[in-house]
Amino acid sequence: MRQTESRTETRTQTRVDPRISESRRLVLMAALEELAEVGYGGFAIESVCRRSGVAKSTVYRHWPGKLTLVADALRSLNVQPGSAMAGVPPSGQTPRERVVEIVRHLATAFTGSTVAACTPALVDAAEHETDIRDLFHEYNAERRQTLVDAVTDGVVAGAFPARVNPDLAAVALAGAIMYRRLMTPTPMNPSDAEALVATVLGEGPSGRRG
Amino acid sequence: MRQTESRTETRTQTRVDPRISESRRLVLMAALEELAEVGYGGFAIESVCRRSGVAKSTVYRHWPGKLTLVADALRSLNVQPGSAMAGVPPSGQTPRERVVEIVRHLATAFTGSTVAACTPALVDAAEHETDIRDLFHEYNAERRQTLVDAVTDGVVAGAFPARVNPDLAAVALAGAIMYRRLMTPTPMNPSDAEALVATVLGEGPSGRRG
Amino acid sequence: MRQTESRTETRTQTRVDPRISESRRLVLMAALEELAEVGYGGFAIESVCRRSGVAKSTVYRHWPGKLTLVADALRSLNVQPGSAMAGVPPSGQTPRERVVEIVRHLATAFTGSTVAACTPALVDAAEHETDIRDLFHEYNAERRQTLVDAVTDGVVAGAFPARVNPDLAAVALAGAIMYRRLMTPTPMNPSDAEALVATVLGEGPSGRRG
Amino acid sequence: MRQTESRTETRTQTRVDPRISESRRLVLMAALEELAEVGYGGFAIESVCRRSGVAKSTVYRHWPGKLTLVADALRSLNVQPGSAMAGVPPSGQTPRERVVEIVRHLATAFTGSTVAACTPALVDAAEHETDIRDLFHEYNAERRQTLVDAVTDGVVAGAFPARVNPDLAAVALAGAIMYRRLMTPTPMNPSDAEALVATVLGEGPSGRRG
DNA sequence: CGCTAACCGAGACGGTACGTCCCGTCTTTAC
DNA sequence: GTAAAGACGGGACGTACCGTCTCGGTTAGCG
Repeated sequence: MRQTESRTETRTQTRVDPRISESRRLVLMAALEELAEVGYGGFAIESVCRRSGVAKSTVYRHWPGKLTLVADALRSLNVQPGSAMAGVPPSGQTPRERVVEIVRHLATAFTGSTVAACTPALVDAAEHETDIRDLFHEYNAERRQTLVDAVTDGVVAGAFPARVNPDLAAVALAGAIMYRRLMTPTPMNPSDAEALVATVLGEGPSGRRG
Repeated sequence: MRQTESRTETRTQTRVDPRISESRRLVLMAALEELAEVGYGGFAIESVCRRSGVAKSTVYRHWPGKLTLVADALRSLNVQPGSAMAGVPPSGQTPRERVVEIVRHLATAFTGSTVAACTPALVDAAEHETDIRDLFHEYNAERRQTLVDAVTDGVVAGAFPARVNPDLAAVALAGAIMYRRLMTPTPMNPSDAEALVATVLGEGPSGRRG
Repeated sequence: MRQTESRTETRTQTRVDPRISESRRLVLMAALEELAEVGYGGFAIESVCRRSGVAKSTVYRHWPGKLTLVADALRSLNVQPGSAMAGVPPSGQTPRERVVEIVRHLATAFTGSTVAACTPALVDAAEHETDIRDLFHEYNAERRQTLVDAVTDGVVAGAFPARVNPDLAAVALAGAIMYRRLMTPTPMNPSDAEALVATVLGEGPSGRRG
Repeated sequence: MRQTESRTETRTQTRVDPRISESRRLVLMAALEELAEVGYGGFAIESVCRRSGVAKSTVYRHWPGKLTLVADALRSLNVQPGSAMAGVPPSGQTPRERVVEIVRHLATAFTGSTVAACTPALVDAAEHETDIRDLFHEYNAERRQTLVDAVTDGVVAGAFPARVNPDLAAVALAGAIMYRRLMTPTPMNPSDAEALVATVLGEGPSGRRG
């Protein structure tokens, strides 16, 4: 009875039950919280239920298990407009500036954002669950691509030495940030971005720029 | 410690009961198996008991919980003579060769060794457990040091550009390998070591650095 | 009520919607099946829905709960023309023959008919649910009455000793059959009817035996 | 090997852990309560846990499911010294008196005792569970035997007519009591015992019996 | 013969109990 | 006296139904 949908009728498909979307929303939110707080290992569906106020049966009605729930929660991060990872600012002028900017953004995102908090959980989950693995790797590949492109542009433009393999360079840059975050007590500081780029891709300013 | 108890040496430190060391040994072995198989998340002490044939009460007598048991198991890896991670081959001639060798070794170790299988579990555990975190970070720092040293040597010797920050470089190299292992479907191939070093630290042999 | 709607009788009571009666029919049938198969304890409304193809909401629209559904299903048995319990054959000649016939019929009905299959469920349900209890006891009283009447006739006619209390005798006869069915592995065989009557009500007419 | 058990060695068997017997005791008691209150159908293990204060895991450690728990609880009734059903008083003088006494006892036991409260539950359970069925039928057979014996004695002694089939008579007597209890609103009153015996087995005192 | 009221199916929802597995603590028994 | 065995209370797992509810879609029968 809602509205007669007369006219243009954009009505894409079968009109999902509003109760479902609300439940989904609440659960996914709570799941991300839980994931960030206790990791994939400690993740308990009943805890998600308590957080979200949604009944266990409802959760299991929508997701077969912890696995897919987590996967879905993460997928929802990609979509969330305000997500720290969502948009990478490609605003820089020169290729080097663009690369530095991306690296700095990456370093920032890896400290504080929800995804960052989930990353350790994901790393572990990906090791044992194919679905999570595929999702996670794909997600990483997408995120990395901007960096690869920027580096490639720089090499083509002569801003970086020809010896630079864009793929390896991107992996080294992203890897440095990730390594510092996951395997050392001190994450990379965003302000270290320039120094990192200088180390990996050669002199910055002096490199003809100054 | 544990040294040959030279001479008379009448029991300086109470002479640990042989049953205890045997139990410890069995449990730690089983714990590593378990850890590699199901990760830190799925790790179950009762499963370790089943594997090792040691009673649960005995396990809890020696370790306060899953946490410290895992920590201890990992610590035991460091000591194990045949461990893939134990000795880093410092045999190379030039600094660059040494760095390449270390990187190659790292890439190898990250595929197949028991520690490697435990790494994802550790990454997650470290996020939530201080003890594991400290142990893990310290362990990584140690492992990384050889690389830092080798890069420093290379910079000093003029084999690598002066712009290179050895710490960042080491993190970038190790991070690249780790990133490929944990966050992509395809780990770094040991034979890529040279290309990686070339990308991060400048031209190889021919580059003569100039 | 429900009287033959004689004559014009233009719809005193709103002419029930054929969809409703069809749903009712399907559900009650399925409910009896279910009851016979899994008992009152295991009786699941959702299972009845699956059997009958009727939606759960429809079932709950017509019956407030499992209780009344079962009660209704059983009531429907009384009405069913072909029911094993429906008609008691009063065809015998002498009172003793009539009693034997009824007992034999009872023994037969207690093996194989749908009601018989439901009886244990009913016995349990009656213990805890007032509605079911009343319905069940009333039903039993009706069924027993024919027997009481036949025995009374026999006593009056001198076919049975005067000492016989018709109520107690009827209960003993029916009870014997019920006891054998519910509390022993071997139900009463219909051919035992004569022996049972002989035991409870004394020698047969001919007294032939001595 | 087991025990040195020097000496007398009264040591019947492996000495059951006192914690186990205590848990068992508490659970079985609670189970009987539960059974009497809500029947076999409504019987909930978690409710038994709440009643008894014993953890669910402990219950499942000792019994695979509701079925065997109930069976065990009932078995325990047989053993309980004070049980209403345990001892049948065979104190009567003449066979008829003995029979009347047994019947009276039966009628009494069928009103108020714990077993009586469980009987409807058992009748239902026996219908669907082989284990319960066997246990229940066996139990009934035992209980009935005293009655069969007393009747047989009476027939042999000439106190009852020769036409009486002791098995059928016992089933009729016990069945009458059970029928009244399970299938009518008014259980048999113990004081009706004589009238029942008179109806089924012929005249009492006056019955010339001598 | 078309409209409206009702019934229907589908199934989401918050619950409760199931039976399983593991936790970490503890008691008991055996060597 | 210490080790093995394992009982215990607890809590999460994932499943099955419960009884309530909100939806659209359909269909009966009146006007």
